Amino acid sequence: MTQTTLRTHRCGALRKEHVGQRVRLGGWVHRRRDLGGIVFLDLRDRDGLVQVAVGPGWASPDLVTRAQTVGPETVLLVEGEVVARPPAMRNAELATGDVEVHATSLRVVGPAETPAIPVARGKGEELAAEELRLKYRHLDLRRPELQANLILRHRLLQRARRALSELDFLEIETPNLTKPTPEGARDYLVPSRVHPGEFYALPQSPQIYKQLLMVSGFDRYFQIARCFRDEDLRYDRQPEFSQIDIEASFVGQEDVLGFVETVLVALWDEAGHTIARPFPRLTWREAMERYGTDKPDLRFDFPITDWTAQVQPLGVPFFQGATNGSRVRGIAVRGGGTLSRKDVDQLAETAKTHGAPGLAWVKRQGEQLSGSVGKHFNAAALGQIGVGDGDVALMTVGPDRVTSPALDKVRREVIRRLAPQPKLAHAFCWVVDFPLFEPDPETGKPVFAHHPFTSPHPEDLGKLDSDPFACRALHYDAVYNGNELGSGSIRITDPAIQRKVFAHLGLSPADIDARFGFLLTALAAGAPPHGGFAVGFDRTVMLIVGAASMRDVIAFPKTTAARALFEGAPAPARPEDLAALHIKAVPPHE
RNA sequence: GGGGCUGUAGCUCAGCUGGUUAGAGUGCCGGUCUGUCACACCGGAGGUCGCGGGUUCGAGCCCCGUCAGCCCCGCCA
Repeated sequence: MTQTTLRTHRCGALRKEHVGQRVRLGGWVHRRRDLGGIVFLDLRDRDGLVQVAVGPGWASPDLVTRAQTVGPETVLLVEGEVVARPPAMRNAELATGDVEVHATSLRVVGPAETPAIPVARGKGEELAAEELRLKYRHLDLRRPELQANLILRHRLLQRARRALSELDFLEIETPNLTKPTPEGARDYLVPSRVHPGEFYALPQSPQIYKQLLMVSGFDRYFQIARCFRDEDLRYDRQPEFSQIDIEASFVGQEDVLGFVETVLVALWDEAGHTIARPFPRLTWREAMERYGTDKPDLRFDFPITDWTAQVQPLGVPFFQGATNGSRVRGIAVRGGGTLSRKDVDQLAETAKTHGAPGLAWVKRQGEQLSGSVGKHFNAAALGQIGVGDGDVALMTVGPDRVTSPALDKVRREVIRRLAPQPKLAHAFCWVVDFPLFEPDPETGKPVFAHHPFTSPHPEDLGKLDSDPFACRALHYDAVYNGNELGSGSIRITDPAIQRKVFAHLGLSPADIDARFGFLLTALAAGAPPHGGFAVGFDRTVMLIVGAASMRDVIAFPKTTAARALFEGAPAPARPEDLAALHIKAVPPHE
């Protein structure tokens, strides 16, 4: 199957069963070992490495001389015989290590200048700086690690398509030149040449299109959708990214969760991992109470507990603020006695940078109690909160919106430092019953926590105006090892409710019709109940391959400043191009 | 928008309290070598210390600014 007019096999595919065959190979010189009379070349392609031997007995003296001069990363066409290596000369570290190719012909078809960054790397050698890896991406992508990542990414894409296709989903493409969205992330804008002063936006997601497809009766849609958001980046956030985007009609939340589980289990299976179904479920409230986050890492225990009642009588000054709306919450760290004073200080620093007033702690070693609030505690009080010999209690005080994120970070940091054995390697869960509103961080007023098409929980419709923060949404997240893989919801299909939600966002009736008239018209044209989901595909691949950054699973990623270092994008536009687009660039002012 | 770390040879890094000619490993070039697999050995070339300014008798090192990469906060419906 890999045979072409120029080659018979891939380098990395050769095995014992090929011994005796004459083969033609094409590949890059990974490394050269020149012993004078005999030259070894490791030839590399996407399947791996094979040793090519050029020596007397099968190669002409001229061929040996030429083999001595080929530089690394040169592209060669090699012809020769596959030969079994003598037992003492096998290389167990190489998949092709039982054989080598005795070259009888060698053609340089792609001469290479000395590479700016090395492709072949010795054991323990550091990678080149990421800036250079991104600048010389064509070289970095030759590294077997990155090749493996992108090859698995391909297989995961195909597997997702197959799984959804088998569930009767239709792959339908939606536009990339679309309309700006009112809320959410900043849009990338694209000027229109034929309509001066008007702009398309690149989609942040195909949200409205997939809902229109449901109204049109396609019933089950999916797409590997490219999405664009002009926001600041992180190791796991790129300005353009891919989602496995799903929408289905005549479904409730259970149906959608089932579809998504099927896809996720298939993806992990493709990577060689067996995942149990159904995934455990937590309500958003449970997740926040027990883990302080809506994406808990369930590989580990160390739950957060409310200790207000147990701690209040002890008269600890640090906790005196624990009144109206404040609680004392903490983590009983089993085996936390091994945390050093420095560790605990750094944990306290973590708590502070995430908004907590500080971190109180008690360490229990036999009858010995120590720590910042150790003198206020006794064994009985510690027993009440589940702190035994060799354990540490870490706690803080404040309203939940302060203590939850701080204790979440403290818990993650404790887990990182103690590195306990995880209960399971792949901890999936669903987080359901998200609130519909969240307080605006500045005004405290209720603002929508999700996109404006998310349906309120039917049981909470009556509380929309009277008690907005108590309203739940039909919104759900898939969480894996403390990472959000994706989210989805059941959508609003009643145009009247949809209008009401837009009005809540502060849109006037005229705004609503201008921006979402086409959606409302569609909803009024006979809309089936529907809902969907979107899996962040790049992040999923990153987690499956264990990459440190999304950049290692994307062929041509952007830097954290959203630049493409290989091609040099973005770049100034030529004045005549701007003129044709009716655009004038204004230099930034201080 | 804010904070932190980093920037010295092609690559990875060292460079003391500010002091003579800025070093190492690797790669590169030349040489020896018929079983290596990060081959080994001998020799050589290679520097805008990110960039600009300042302090100083003297700056890779101190100060200010700036650029780039990475990480964090904000932001990411």
